[in-house]
Amino acid sequence: MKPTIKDIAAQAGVSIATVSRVLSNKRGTYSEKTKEKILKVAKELGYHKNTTAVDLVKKKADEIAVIINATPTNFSNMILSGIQQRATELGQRVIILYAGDRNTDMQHQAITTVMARSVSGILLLAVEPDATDLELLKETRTPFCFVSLYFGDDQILSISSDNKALAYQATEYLINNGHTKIGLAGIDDYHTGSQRVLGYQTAMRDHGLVAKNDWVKRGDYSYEAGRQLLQAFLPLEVTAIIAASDMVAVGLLNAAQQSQIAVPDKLSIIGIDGTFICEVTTPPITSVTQNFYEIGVRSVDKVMGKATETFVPTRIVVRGSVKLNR
Amino acid sequence: MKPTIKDIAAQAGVSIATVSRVLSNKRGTYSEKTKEKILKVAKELGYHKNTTAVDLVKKKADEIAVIINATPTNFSNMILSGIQQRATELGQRVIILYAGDRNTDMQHQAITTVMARSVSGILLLAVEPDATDLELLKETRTPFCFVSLYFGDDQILSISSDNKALAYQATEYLINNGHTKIGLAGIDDYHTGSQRVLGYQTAMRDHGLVAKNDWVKRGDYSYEAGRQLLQAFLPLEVTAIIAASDMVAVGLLNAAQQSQIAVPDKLSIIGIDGTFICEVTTPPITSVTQNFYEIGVRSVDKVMGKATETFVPTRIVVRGSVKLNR
DNA sequence: ATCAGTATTGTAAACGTTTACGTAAAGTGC
DNA sequence: GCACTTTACGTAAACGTTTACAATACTGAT
Repeated sequence: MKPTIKDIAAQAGVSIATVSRVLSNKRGTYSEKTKEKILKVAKELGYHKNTTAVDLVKKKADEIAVIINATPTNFSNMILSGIQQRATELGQRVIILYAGDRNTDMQHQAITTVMARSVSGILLLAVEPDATDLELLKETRTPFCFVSLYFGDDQILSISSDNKALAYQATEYLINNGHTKIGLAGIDDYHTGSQRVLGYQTAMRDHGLVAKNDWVKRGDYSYEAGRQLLQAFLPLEVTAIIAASDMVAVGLLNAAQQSQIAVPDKLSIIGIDGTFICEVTTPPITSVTQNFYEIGVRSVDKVMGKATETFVPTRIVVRGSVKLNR
Repeated sequence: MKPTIKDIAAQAGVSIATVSRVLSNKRGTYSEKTKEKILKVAKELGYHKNTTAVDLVKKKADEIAVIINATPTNFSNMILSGIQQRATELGQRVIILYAGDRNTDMQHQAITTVMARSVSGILLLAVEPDATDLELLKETRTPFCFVSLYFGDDQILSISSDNKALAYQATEYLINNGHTKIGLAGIDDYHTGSQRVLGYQTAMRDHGLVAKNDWVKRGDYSYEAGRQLLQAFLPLEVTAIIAASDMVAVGLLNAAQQSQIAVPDKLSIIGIDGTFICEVTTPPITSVTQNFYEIGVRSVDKVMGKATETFVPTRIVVRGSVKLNR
């Protein structure tokens, strides 16, 4: 049997209350002598505190739950690192639950599971909640925060890049480098996508350019989407394309190379995300890079009630896939 | 306050024992009528079972803990998917703890944290334990299993690809395609690395070839390592290189292309891992592909006491980076 | 020696479940 | 109707902690 504080108490000849006090560092409530003794016995017995019991009596687990889409994106890792890092600093454990791939049932399931333990916060990583989910989440009195997804509803906590600003930034960067015919490839139909279209259009307008409707093409962020979309862009004669993700950018790049279109000389490509993928292609892909690690860090802050900005700034990382002006 | 079974009991006019029985599906111990009533009340009150309390009394959490190296490799996701999938099937939750990057302290910390809750199993994902860790793990009476790491000690549970067989397979594939001067790039100094060297050497010998000592070069599995190692291989005039990871393969490939060495015509490259990276380069990289998802699935089987093979088979996926014989 | 004040310790209840045990009611076969 | 089994439910203990409250032991000043 695993030893408990009872065993330590017996062995050390004190009450369990005393043991508990020294083991949870209630300073000033015990003498140095008994502390030594108890610690010694605890070590001898190979004692480890039973978190379950602690959580029960404290009615609260020092634990942050992360619900994550099963889709293995290559940036979720980085967000998780940030979460983990900050959580550890704040004395919180991290538990992660997969919610399938936009699978409503599993999403429900995950949320319900989380509600069954009294976590201090819930982080939803790239999950689009339906109405029921949202209801469930609100019903818990636990703070929750959407990560890498912004609703435009300030009642609901969230942390992400500012997708409008991000698209604006990318568009402007291309314009500043002499492009006027600019495509936007692979964006989705959700909030993220529409924000990006908005940013793109605004930047074009602000610089006195018109954005043709068929310059923006939908997609699912995948490599395959990128490959296919290149064909669709060919007749449009754009000179630059903003890709909705690094993977889309690589897809465009490879398809372009197969069609003998030189990147960046004939076609410039800028990716969104800035993961390691950008560094390993030839040419490497210029990107507007999201600070995923920081997004992770801030999400913990936010869900733990610390004030932070909702948007984490992005920045352009110049590599080799955009033709520079002069 | 969150409602408890006590509240339900009061509301429904039964004892908490009855409530507990219907809520945990102890069939045949309650009547249909009371079941209906209790379920109705539970729903009205918005009741959710408190897992913490359940775990405490059951002295066991239906929960598998995964301790994972912080290094974001692009395959840990796939292993995690497999773990998650199988765990859900077996009614286990999954909790994940990061252990820093070969950081002894954090590793200890993670193990200790896990010991504090009575999980049903511990999975160690790509962590190299030191002696103390191993001691700690054994001291828990909880089953633990190393994932993607094999010690050569059958006392210790583990699941991984058979690194010796894997290297043998890669080497043989190259030999069958007419190569005789074959390099091995970027392997480590741990068990994994030495197993691969062994497989490589054995395959060479079995086919009557000699493997020169400086044909095998150390590295850290990174893109950068690949880039640098190419230079080292140049004077050796090997016609094919086995890369210790996809990233190393991409590094070799890009460096080769920069040095005007045609892949696969002048130099063949085969990667180990077979992640999506292989598909997005030009040429795409032929790989000996590990079945990471399956590794994840089997690891939970193993740690839950179900019998499974320790090694998960690998297979060659032919893409475009190896010159084919005729 | 006594007292107040403080430092240290002990007692026992509480957290929300599960479950062994007991019992009353209902059903069965004769 | 009887003894017997089965069904349905209640009582209370247990899981391993924390903590309010009470109790005791010390300290130094008188």
